[in-house]
Amino acid sequence: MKNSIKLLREEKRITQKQLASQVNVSRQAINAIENEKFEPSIWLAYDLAKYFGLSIEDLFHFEESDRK
Amino acid sequence: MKNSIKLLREEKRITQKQLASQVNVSRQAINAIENEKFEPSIWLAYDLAKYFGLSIEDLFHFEESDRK
DNA sequence: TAATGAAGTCAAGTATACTTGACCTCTAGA
DNA sequence: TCTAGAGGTCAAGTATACTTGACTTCATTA
Repeated sequence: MKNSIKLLREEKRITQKQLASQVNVSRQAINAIENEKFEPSIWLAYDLAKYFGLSIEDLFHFEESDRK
Repeated sequence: MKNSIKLLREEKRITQKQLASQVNVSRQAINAIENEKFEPSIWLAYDLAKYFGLSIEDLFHFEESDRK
């Protein structure tokens, strides 16, 4: 599932580690989601969207072709 | 996590089984989510929201107190 | 050069979303 | 009455989100 996290994070000039601590997950979880290794849980999606001031649907790109 | 699924489903006059088949999960999964036994995955949340014509944030009620 | 930090990745473990199959209870209709 | 459908729940299994800890590479800077 594609998302805008890496882009938005870089605009904010924060590291994966800093973003991870903002949303209470590990740095590896952020890395994996940015690189589409796995999909976030609904709470993590919510926390990330909230952190960037977006809706879940705007932060994550739901495309049928991305469905596992 | 509270949600409006049961209410909206009953307004549409469809059963848990029918809703389940619309979003490609088991009847038990719908039942468990309606009764807050567990949280939906992000894709299921998306599919349910889309089915009812709502955003994920409008269908599911994210409240800190509900966080596990 | 050497050291440090940021990012990518892997392995092993844990938590939980979801499945199938079963059983029970209640209600509505034949 | 009897039966079928709807909903609630349980047990056991599978898939995957996420953790911790470790290692590597690359870029920046002392």
